[in-house]
Amino acid sequence: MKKESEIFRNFIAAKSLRHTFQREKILDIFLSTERHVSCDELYKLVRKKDRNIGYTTVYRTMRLLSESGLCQELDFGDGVLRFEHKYGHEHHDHLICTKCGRFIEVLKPQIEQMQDKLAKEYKFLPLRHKLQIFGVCRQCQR
Amino acid sequence: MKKESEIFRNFIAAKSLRHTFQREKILDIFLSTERHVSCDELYKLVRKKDRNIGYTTVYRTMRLLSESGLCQELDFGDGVLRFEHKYGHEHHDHLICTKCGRFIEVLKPQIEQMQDKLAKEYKFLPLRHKLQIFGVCRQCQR
DNA sequence: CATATAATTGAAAATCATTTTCAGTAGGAT
DNA sequence: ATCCTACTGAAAATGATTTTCAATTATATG
Repeated sequence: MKKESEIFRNFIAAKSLRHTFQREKILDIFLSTERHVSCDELYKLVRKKDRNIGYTTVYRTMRLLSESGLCQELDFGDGVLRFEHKYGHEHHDHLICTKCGRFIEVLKPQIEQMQDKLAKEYKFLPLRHKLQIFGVCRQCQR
Repeated sequence: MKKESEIFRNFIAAKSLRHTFQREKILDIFLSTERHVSCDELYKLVRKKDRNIGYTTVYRTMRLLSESGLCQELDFGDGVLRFEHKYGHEHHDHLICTKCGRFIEVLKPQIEQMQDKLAKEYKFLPLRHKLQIFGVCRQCQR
């Protein structure tokens, strides 16, 4: 069994929730799409495989996946929440192209360190952070 | 006349738009509230002074203020767009407390520099960025 | 295995911030 | 003063997400 599936089952059990084929299938399809999807996109993918899984269930399941740490919510400010894989993926920041909408995942350890330092200066206990750099990507600069 | 009001008038004129008392009043009240407000909050403030200015006009005016560079949109991911003063205020990042909702404005020049460096590494042309560190503020840590 | 019970489901309705529509109003250029 | 076009406010529309609710189903326990 996939590691993610195991984590999900453990999470479900720990919360006295129930394992259903809908949840399993949604997780499955989410994992099979490399990278970011919105609930709506995911719903359409799910619907292709099983016409009987509802919109609402996709929303509810994504919330569970977020809580269980299997996915990360992404808010690029366009009014749609997207999700990316989290398990087995390092934390990273985003360079977001304002022309084509694509984004690049990046990580600069020095920036991460400096952020912790900054928080400490304000006696602030950092839990997570979000760094987004908006601009024009290489391709769109032509 | 306030510098901001002048900037706004210039912006309005440059775009062949019209200067109206509604727009002036909304700008006025926005400037008089120190720091972040949502459209809804601003509408309520405006309404206290003039019952005849509509909801829609506040939304539309805030968009103009954004475009003219007088205010900065803030999206903390709670589904409500907020605005902060921009003219005469340096760019800054935010430490956001997940318990009380308050936030601290911060600036770390080294982080800013490092971001530019990072963008350059990817041949990415940075236009603006958003750094938000979520966590627990000093007061809420007790 | 059968049963009880509490979580889950999907469809439809509700919510909530924001945007659009539209008919009437009012800047401001001439 | 007139005219053209932008602006306004109220109401309706939008679109993502959440809630409601009656029917269904997973699973712990007898």
